[in-house]
Amino acid sequence: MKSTLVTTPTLHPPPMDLNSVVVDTSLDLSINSFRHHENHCKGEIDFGDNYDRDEGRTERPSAAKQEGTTVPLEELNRIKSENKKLTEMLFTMYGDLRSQMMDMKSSGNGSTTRKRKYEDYEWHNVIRICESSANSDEEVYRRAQESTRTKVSRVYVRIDPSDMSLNVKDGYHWRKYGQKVTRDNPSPRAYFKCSFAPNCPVKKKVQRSVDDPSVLVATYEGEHNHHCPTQPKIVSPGCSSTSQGYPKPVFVLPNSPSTPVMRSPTPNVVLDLVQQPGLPNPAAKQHVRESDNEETFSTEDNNLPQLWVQQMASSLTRDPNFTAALAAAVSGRIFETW
DNA sequence: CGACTTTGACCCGCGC
DNA sequence: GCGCGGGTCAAAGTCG
Repeated sequence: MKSTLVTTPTLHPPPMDLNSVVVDTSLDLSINSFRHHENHCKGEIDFGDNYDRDEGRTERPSAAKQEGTTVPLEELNRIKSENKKLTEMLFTMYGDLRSQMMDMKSSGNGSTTRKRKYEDYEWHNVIRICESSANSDEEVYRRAQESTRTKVSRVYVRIDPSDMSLNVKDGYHWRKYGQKVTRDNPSPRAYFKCSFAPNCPVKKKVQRSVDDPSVLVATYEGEHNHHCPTQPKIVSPGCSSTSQGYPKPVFVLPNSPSTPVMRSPTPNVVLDLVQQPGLPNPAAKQHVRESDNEETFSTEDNNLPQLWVQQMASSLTRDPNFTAALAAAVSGRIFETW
């Protein structure tokens, strides 16, 4: 089967109202992600002076951007304050939309209620994480990560439309234990259990997308209790650098917020770092390509011999485990700054 | 022969 | 309480 992974879509296609929003809990749960969800749900809003609509992020100060200097503490606090406001605004909007959704449900028929139950559960999960006494963005992220490890995650795999199989090659061994035709989708849903380890609790459901039959939707539940048996061709839950649990959210600052759904088949991690005060300046930008070993690292630290740095980077970046670990670590660092 | 897939039956939670 | 629908079981079939 020829399959390419469409990694971590921000929204389920096509753009939709909150009723049909499916939140992939393996996704970027940062404020940027929420901005995307929110933007699609409610249209244009003012994200503040520093929000770059084209880049989908809040620009860091131009001085720091150009010179690679540290972000002033007051600027960092200002950004944090802005993000807090945005978070509050988003939750307010979510509340409004949810009320509307409830109204629609109560006035609609019963089948709609049942049909939307699961999607609503997933979406609500993420929101509940944030609503439940999370005092800071770090707390939100920590809770989101915990939730992600114990609940569900989705990947979208584009396949040949003529390919009728429900195989998602993610590096693990799966035993199929059932298949059902569900009510809301004419395509059958296949049920798999991880068969690599005897007691691995992870289950997987695979079904063609009702909107796009050329896309397989694989839903993973649980946490692998063993290492990844093979280097996966795609990012798979459980195949993180830690080899256990779900992968840390892949942080993507898309070039175009208007097309957040399907990314390229090549899983890229593009990190645009806001430097922390007091930290050395390892790189203004780091681009990590997980798929083709073409990772590039730039460093502006003149205290290290450039050649040595290049050799070390070249050596390390050939190791896919290292790149995955690096992406995860840097992703974590990003959230410490929020 | 073992591993894996298929498929009908069964279980159970949820909504009415 | 009943029916519906998703999820799981397990026996039979298939394949290498």
